[in-house]
Amino acid sequence: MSTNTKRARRNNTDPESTRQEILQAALEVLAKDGPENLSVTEVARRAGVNRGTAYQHFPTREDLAHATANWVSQRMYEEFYGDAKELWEKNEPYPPDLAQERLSNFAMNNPELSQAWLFDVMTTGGEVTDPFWKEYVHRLQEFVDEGHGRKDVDVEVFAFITLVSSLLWPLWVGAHAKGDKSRKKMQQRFFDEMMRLVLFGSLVPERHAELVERFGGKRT
Amino acid sequence: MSTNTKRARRNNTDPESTRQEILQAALEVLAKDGPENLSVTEVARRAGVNRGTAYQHFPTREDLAHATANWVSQRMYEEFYGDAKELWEKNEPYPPDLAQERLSNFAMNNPELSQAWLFDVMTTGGEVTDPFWKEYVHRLQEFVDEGHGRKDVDVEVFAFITLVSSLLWPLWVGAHAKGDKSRKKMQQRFFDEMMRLVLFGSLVPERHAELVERFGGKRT
DNA sequence: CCAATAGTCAACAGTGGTGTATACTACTGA
DNA sequence: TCAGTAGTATACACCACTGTTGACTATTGG
Repeated sequence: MSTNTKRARRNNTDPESTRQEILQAALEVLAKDGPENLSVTEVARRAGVNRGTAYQHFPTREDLAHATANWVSQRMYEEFYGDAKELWEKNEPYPPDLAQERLSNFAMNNPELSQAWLFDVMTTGGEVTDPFWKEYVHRLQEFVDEGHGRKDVDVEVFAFITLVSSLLWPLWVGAHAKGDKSRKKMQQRFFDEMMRLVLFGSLVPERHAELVERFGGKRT
Repeated sequence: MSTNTKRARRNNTDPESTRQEILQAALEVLAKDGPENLSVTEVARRAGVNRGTAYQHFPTREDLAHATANWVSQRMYEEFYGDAKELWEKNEPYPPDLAQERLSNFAMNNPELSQAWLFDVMTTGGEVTDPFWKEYVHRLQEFVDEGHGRKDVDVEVFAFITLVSSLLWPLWVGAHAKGDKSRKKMQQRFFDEMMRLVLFGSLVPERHAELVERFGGKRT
């Protein structure tokens, strides 16, 4: 064993780092079991932290659950929009391929975060005020208003479709995963198809004249 | 109390109906808590059935979980494709608006079923062999092959996008729901936007010539 | 060196789920 | 009428998680 003490001593001097480790573990448990089934015991185990320590940071199970949900929402926002501030300030539009690539990569690299966020925003009341969702819709609306997107797009619904499927795709692929290169290939396929879809749609218009008439005549 | 017996007698003669009630309750619990957290006690309570009865039908918790998952997949298939056999036999294509409307309605009317199915197919190994998923992809592939859809569609990815977002939309809306008519309106919005998307895409091609070049040059 | 801090460890009562077993009740068909 | 079936009621041993407490240990700043 490494030291004489039975457990490796933790960075004693930095309670914040311990807190982060607990939250990170809680996030993983959250993604695995859902918000209703978050267990302090399991979180502590996974964080490599004594259960008592977890209770020092978060007095009750509920406190931990709420803290984790907030943390998830915040990280979701920061990790996604953190380094995109410059673009906005220059008032340049976020190119759609970059946006989608960024979203795809993010989802692929943070499957638990994606799942936990979806879990939370789906089940626990929804929180239309979730900052990440609001920002996502807002940016998309601006993009459309500036003439890059079709004027007849229902931005909220469209945002939902792209966001949800992008976030869930890695989980779907992960569940059916064979190898690691296979997953990369799947990510590429998703990106290509999503770009293709938003550019051209999926139906052959000539074969569906009635539908074109019915759904194309609204605005623009 | 209504009778002298403390509990209302159940339809004694029909164990199958009891089994169905247990499975239905299990489905609801499954949708609420996820497959890993299905509790026999909770299911029995919800089904209005004695816990012992549940154990007579399903010897262990795992048996109940598996039986429910199978039942979900089967119901998913039947309720969705049950009365569409005639169309196929006449070799007529399923009109895309009807397909989407059917999918939307189904998801709206069976939110637990949708959620449980997604839960199951996402987490527990995935089961690419899920009959409903296979059929969904298969029909879509035929539709494209017959020239109704663009030849460059990645059918599996496209199927994923439409299916997942259609199934999750009612949950999203339900979480953020105000009234009942509001939910109907939201269903209409989703349907319209999805049809619009598959018909026309969401970007203005002239504004994205480079992307059109990049993603439009594959096939057809 | 000393006190405060951050964390470990062990124990405990309480709750709630699992799986099993046994005695009981009502309904059914032969 | 009587045996079999379907379900009820209850009790039990077992286990896991919750939340609390108290004693302990390593590290750090003054």
